[in-house]
Amino acid sequence: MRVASWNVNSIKARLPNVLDWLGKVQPDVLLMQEIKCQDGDFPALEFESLGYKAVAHGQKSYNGVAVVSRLPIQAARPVLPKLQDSDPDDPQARYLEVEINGVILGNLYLPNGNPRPGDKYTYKLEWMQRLHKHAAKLLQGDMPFLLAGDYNICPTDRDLYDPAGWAEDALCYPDSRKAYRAILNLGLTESWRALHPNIQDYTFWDYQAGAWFKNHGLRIDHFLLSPALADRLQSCEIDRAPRGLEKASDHTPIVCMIGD
DNA sequence: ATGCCTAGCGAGGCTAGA
Repeated sequence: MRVASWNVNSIKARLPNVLDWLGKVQPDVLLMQEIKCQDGDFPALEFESLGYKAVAHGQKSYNGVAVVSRLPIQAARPVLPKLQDSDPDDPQARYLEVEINGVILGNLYLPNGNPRPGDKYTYKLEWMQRLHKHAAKLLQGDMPFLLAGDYNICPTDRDLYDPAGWAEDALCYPDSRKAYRAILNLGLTESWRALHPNIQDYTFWDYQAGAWFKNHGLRIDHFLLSPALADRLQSCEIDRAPRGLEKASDHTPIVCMIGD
Protein backbone atom coordinates (compact mmCIF):
# COMPACT_ATOMS: atom_id res chain seq x y z
CA MET A 1 0.00 0.00 0.00
CA ARG A 2 1.44 3.34 -1.08
CA VAL A 3 0.40 6.13 1.28
CA ALA A 4 1.18 9.80 0.79
CA SER A 5 0.72 12.95 2.86
CA TRP A 6 0.59 16.50 1.54
CA ASN A 7 -0.34 19.84 3.04
CA VAL A 8 -1.98 21.27 -0.06
CA ASN A 9 -2.67 24.79 1.32
CA SER A 10 -6.23 25.02 -0.08
CA ILE A 11 -7.64 22.19 -2.19
CA LYS A 12 -9.51 24.67 -4.38
CA ALA A 13 -6.32 26.53 -5.27
CA ARG A 14 -4.34 23.30 -5.65
CA LEU A 15 -6.75 20.94 -7.40
CA PRO A 16 -4.99 20.74 -10.80
CA ASN A 17 -1.61 20.17 -9.15
CA VAL A 18 -2.98 17.50 -6.84
CA LEU A 19 -4.85 15.64 -9.58
CA ASP A 20 -1.81 15.70 -11.87
CA TRP A 21 0.38 14.37 -9.10
CA LEU A 22 -2.07 11.59 -8.21
CA GLY A 23 -2.12 10.50 -11.83
CA LYS A 24 1.66 10.34 -11.99
CA VAL A 25 2.53 8.83 -8.60
CA GLN A 26 -0.58 6.65 -8.18
CA PRO A 27 -0.62 6.36 -4.40
CA ASP A 28 -3.34 4.15 -2.97
CA VAL A 29 -4.11 6.75 -0.31
CA LEU A 30 -3.43 10.48 -0.06
CA LEU A 31 -3.78 12.27 3.26
CA MET A 32 -4.26 16.01 2.76
CA GLN A 33 -4.05 18.89 5.21
CA GLU A 34 -5.17 22.51 5.04
CA ILE A 35 -7.94 21.86 2.55
CA LYS A 36 -9.46 25.19 3.70
CA CYS A 37 -13.03 24.34 2.77
CA GLN A 38 -16.19 22.93 4.26
CA ASP A 39 -17.06 19.27 3.64
CA GLY A 40 -19.67 20.04 1.01
CA ASP A 41 -17.25 22.15 -1.01
CA PHE A 42 -14.59 19.44 -1.22
CA PRO A 43 -14.16 18.48 -4.93
CA ALA A 44 -14.96 14.79 -4.39
CA LEU A 45 -16.20 14.21 -7.94
CA GLU A 46 -12.87 15.23 -9.45
CA PHE A 47 -11.11 12.65 -7.31
CA GLU A 48 -13.72 10.02 -8.13
CA SER A 49 -12.99 10.53 -11.81
CA LEU A 50 -9.47 9.29 -11.06
CA GLY A 51 -10.78 6.34 -9.06
CA TYR A 52 -10.40 7.81 -5.57
CA LYS A 53 -13.11 7.97 -2.94
CA ALA A 54 -12.93 11.04 -0.73
CA VAL A 55 -13.67 11.70 2.93
CA ALA A 56 -13.32 15.30 4.07
CA HIS A 57 -13.34 16.87 7.51
CA GLY A 58 -13.21 20.58 6.93
CA GLN A 59 -14.36 23.97 8.16
CA LYS A 60 -14.78 27.39 6.64
CA SER A 61 -11.61 29.24 5.58
CA TYR A 62 -8.96 27.47 7.64
CA ASN A 63 -7.52 24.08 8.55
CA GLY A 64 -9.36 21.00 7.33
CA VAL A 65 -8.12 17.50 6.47
CA ALA A 66 -9.20 14.97 3.88
CA VAL A 67 -8.38 11.43 2.75
CA VAL A 68 -8.72 10.13 -0.78
CA SER A 69 -8.29 6.41 -1.42
CA ARG A 70 -8.59 3.97 -4.29
CA LEU A 71 -8.84 1.15 -1.73
CA PRO A 72 -12.11 0.83 0.20
CA ILE A 73 -12.35 3.09 3.26
CA GLN A 74 -13.75 0.81 5.93
CA ALA A 75 -14.32 3.43 8.63
CA ALA A 76 -13.82 7.17 9.17
CA ARG A 77 -13.59 9.05 12.47
CA PRO A 78 -13.18 12.82 12.20
CA VAL A 79 -12.15 13.51 15.78
CA LEU A 80 -9.10 13.41 18.01
CA PRO A 81 -10.37 12.50 21.49
CA LYS A 82 -10.34 15.14 24.21
CA LEU A 83 -8.13 14.81 27.29
CA GLN A 84 -11.16 15.00 29.60
CA ASP A 85 -14.77 14.35 28.71
CA SER A 86 -15.60 17.65 30.40
CA ASP A 87 -13.30 19.61 28.06
CA PRO A 88 -15.06 21.71 25.41
CA ASP A 89 -15.16 20.33 21.86
CA ASP A 90 -12.32 21.48 19.61
CA PRO A 91 -13.83 23.60 16.82
CA GLN A 92 -10.74 23.28 14.61
CA ALA A 93 -10.82 20.55 11.93
CA ARG A 94 -7.38 19.00 12.27
CA TYR A 95 -7.80 15.23 12.54
CA LEU A 96 -9.40 12.51 10.43
CA GLU A 97 -8.79 8.84 11.07
CA VAL A 98 -9.69 6.14 8.58
CA GLU A 99 -9.34 2.36 8.30
CA ILE A 100 -8.06 0.96 5.03
CA ASN A 101 -6.83 -2.58 4.40
CA GLY A 102 -6.80 -3.37 8.10
CA VAL A 103 -4.63 -0.34 8.91
CA ILE A 104 -5.65 2.73 10.91
CA LEU A 105 -4.44 5.92 9.23
CA GLY A 106 -4.61 9.05 11.35
CA ASN A 107 -4.37 12.17 9.18
CA LEU A 108 -3.39 15.20 11.23
CA TYR A 109 -2.74 18.91 10.92
CA LEU A 110 -0.99 19.83 14.14
CA PRO A 111 -1.34 23.46 15.24
CA ASN A 112 1.47 25.81 14.27
CA GLY A 113 1.65 27.38 17.73
CA ASN A 114 3.06 30.80 16.87
CA PRO A 115 3.32 33.31 18.34
CA ARG A 116 4.99 31.74 21.31
CA PRO A 117 4.34 32.11 24.17
CA GLY A 118 0.61 32.66 23.93
CA ASP A 119 -2.78 31.02 23.54
CA LYS A 120 -1.84 29.45 20.24
CA TYR A 121 1.23 27.79 21.71
CA THR A 122 -0.77 26.53 24.68
CA TYR A 123 -3.27 25.05 22.23
CA LYS A 124 -0.46 23.38 20.30
CA LEU A 125 0.93 21.67 23.39
CA GLU A 126 -2.54 20.59 24.52
CA TRP A 127 -3.24 19.20 21.07
CA MET A 128 0.02 17.23 21.24
CA GLN A 129 -1.04 15.83 24.61
CA ARG A 130 -4.26 14.65 23.02
CA LEU A 131 -2.32 13.05 20.17
CA HIS A 132 0.04 11.41 22.68
CA LYS A 133 -2.86 9.96 24.62
CA HIS A 134 -4.55 8.74 21.47
CA ALA A 135 -1.35 7.10 20.18
CA ALA A 136 -0.98 5.30 23.51
CA LYS A 137 -4.53 4.03 23.19
CA LEU A 138 -3.99 2.85 19.61
CA LEU A 139 -0.86 0.98 20.76
CA GLN A 140 -3.04 -1.01 23.15
CA GLY A 141 -5.23 -2.14 20.26
CA ASP A 142 -4.62 -4.87 17.72
CA MET A 143 -4.60 -2.88 14.50
CA PRO A 144 -1.40 -1.56 12.95
CA PHE A 145 -1.56 2.21 12.56
CA LEU A 146 0.17 5.31 11.34
CA LEU A 147 -0.19 8.94 12.38
CA ALA A 148 0.84 11.17 9.51
CA GLY A 149 0.56 14.69 8.26
CA ASP A 150 1.77 18.21 8.93
CA TYR A 151 3.18 18.02 12.44
CA ASN A 152 4.47 21.60 12.45
CA ILE A 153 7.43 20.16 14.35
CA CYS A 154 11.00 20.32 13.16
CA PRO A 155 12.39 17.37 15.14
CA THR A 156 16.09 18.30 15.32
CA ASP A 157 18.51 20.98 14.16
CA ARG A 158 19.36 18.79 11.16
CA ASP A 159 15.81 19.23 9.93
CA LEU A 160 15.97 22.88 8.92
CA TYR A 161 18.23 25.33 7.14
CA ASP A 162 18.81 27.80 9.97
CA PRO A 163 18.56 26.28 13.47
CA ALA A 164 19.80 29.38 15.28
CA GLY A 165 17.32 31.65 13.55
CA TRP A 166 14.39 29.37 14.38
CA ALA A 167 15.37 28.29 17.88
CA GLU A 168 12.60 30.28 19.57
CA ASP A 169 9.94 29.41 16.99
CA ALA A 170 7.07 27.14 18.01
CA LEU A 171 8.20 24.60 15.37
CA CYS A 172 11.62 24.16 16.94
CA TYR A 173 11.30 25.27 20.55
CA PRO A 174 12.51 22.65 23.06
CA ASP A 175 9.06 22.15 24.60
CA SER A 176 7.66 21.35 21.14
CA ARG A 177 10.42 18.88 20.34
CA LYS A 178 10.09 17.29 23.75
CA ALA A 179 6.37 16.69 23.29
CA TYR A 180 7.06 15.22 19.84
CA ARG A 181 9.81 12.94 21.18
CA ALA A 182 7.48 11.76 23.94
CA ILE A 183 5.07 10.52 21.25
CA LEU A 184 7.91 8.78 19.40
CA ASN A 185 9.13 7.27 22.64
CA LEU A 186 5.86 5.43 23.06
CA GLY A 187 7.37 3.14 20.46
CA LEU A 188 6.61 4.74 17.11
CA THR A 189 8.97 4.97 14.15
CA GLU A 190 9.37 8.16 12.12
CA SER A 191 9.65 6.58 8.72
CA TRP A 192 11.70 9.09 6.73
CA ARG A 193 14.48 9.56 9.29
CA ALA A 194 14.55 5.83 10.01
CA LEU A 195 15.38 5.14 6.36
CA HIS A 196 17.56 8.23 5.76
CA PRO A 197 19.67 8.60 8.90
CA ASN A 198 22.38 10.76 7.37
CA ILE A 199 20.84 13.12 4.86
CA GLN A 200 19.18 16.50 5.20
CA ASP A 201 15.96 17.22 3.38
CA TYR A 202 12.84 19.30 3.84
CA THR A 203 9.10 19.18 3.19
CA PHE A 204 8.28 22.90 3.47
CA TRP A 205 9.73 26.02 1.87
CA ASP A 206 8.21 29.42 2.59
CA TYR A 207 6.76 31.36 -0.32
CA GLN A 208 8.78 34.39 0.70
CA ALA A 209 12.35 35.56 0.35
CA GLY A 210 13.22 32.99 -2.34
CA ALA A 211 13.17 30.18 0.21
CA TRP A 212 12.60 27.46 -2.41
CA PHE A 213 15.31 28.78 -4.73
CA LYS A 214 17.76 29.01 -1.82
CA ASN A 215 16.65 25.66 -0.37
CA HIS A 216 15.72 27.34 2.91
CA GLY A 217 13.37 24.63 4.08
CA LEU A 218 12.07 22.76 7.09
CA ARG A 219 11.16 19.11 7.55
CA ILE A 220 7.85 19.24 9.38
CA ASP A 221 5.67 16.62 7.64
CA HIS A 222 6.07 13.15 9.11
CA PHE A 223 4.83 9.57 9.13
CA LEU A 224 4.85 7.91 12.55
CA LEU A 225 4.38 4.14 12.33
CA SER A 226 3.30 1.59 14.90
CA PRO A 227 5.75 -1.29 15.47
CA ALA A 228 3.84 -3.74 13.27
CA LEU A 229 3.67 -1.20 10.46
CA ALA A 230 7.32 -0.18 10.84
CA ASP A 231 8.19 -3.82 10.14
CA ARG A 232 6.35 -3.51 6.85
CA LEU A 233 7.93 -0.20 5.79
CA GLN A 234 9.66 -0.55 2.42
CA SER A 235 10.45 3.03 1.47
CA CYS A 236 9.75 6.63 2.40
CA GLU A 237 10.59 9.50 0.08
CA ILE A 238 10.02 13.23 -0.09
CA ASP A 239 8.87 14.20 -3.58
CA ARG A 240 10.25 17.68 -4.24
CA ALA A 241 8.87 17.98 -7.74
CA PRO A 242 5.46 19.53 -6.90
CA ARG A 243 7.09 22.36 -4.93
CA GLY A 244 8.82 23.58 -8.08
CA LEU A 245 5.68 23.82 -10.22
CA GLU A 246 3.46 26.81 -10.91
CA LYS A 247 0.83 27.46 -8.22
CA ALA A 248 2.69 25.20 -5.81
CA SER A 249 1.74 24.57 -2.21
CA ASP A 250 4.45 25.64 0.22
CA HIS A 251 4.63 21.97 1.33
CA THR A 252 5.61 19.02 -0.85
CA PRO A 253 4.36 15.40 -0.58
CA ILE A 254 5.97 12.59 1.37
CA VAL A 255 5.29 9.01 0.23
CA CYS A 256 5.58 5.74 2.16
CA MET A 257 5.48 2.25 0.71
CA ILE A 258 4.03 -0.28 3.14
CA GLY A 259 4.24 -4.00 2.32
CA ASP A 260 1.41 -6.47 2.79
C1' DA B 1 14.07 37.07 11.91
C1' DT B 2 9.38 37.12 10.01
C1' DG B 3 4.99 38.70 6.90
C1' DC B 4 9.37 40.22 1.76
C1' DC B 5 4.10 35.47 -0.44
C1' DT B 6 -0.24 33.05 -0.85
C1' DA B 7 -5.02 32.07 0.23
C1' DG B 8 -9.80 33.03 2.15
C1' DC B 9 -13.29 36.26 2.67
C1' DG B 10 -15.58 39.54 0.38
C1' DA B 11 -15.23 43.80 -1.84
C1' DG B 12 -10.71 46.69 1.31
C1' DG B 13 -7.70 45.29 3.92
C1' DC B 14 -7.94 42.18 7.48
C1' DT B 15 -6.51 37.07 9.42
C1' DA B 16 -3.66 33.17 9.04
C1' DG B 17 0.18 30.38 7.86
C1' DA B 18 5.54 28.62 9.57
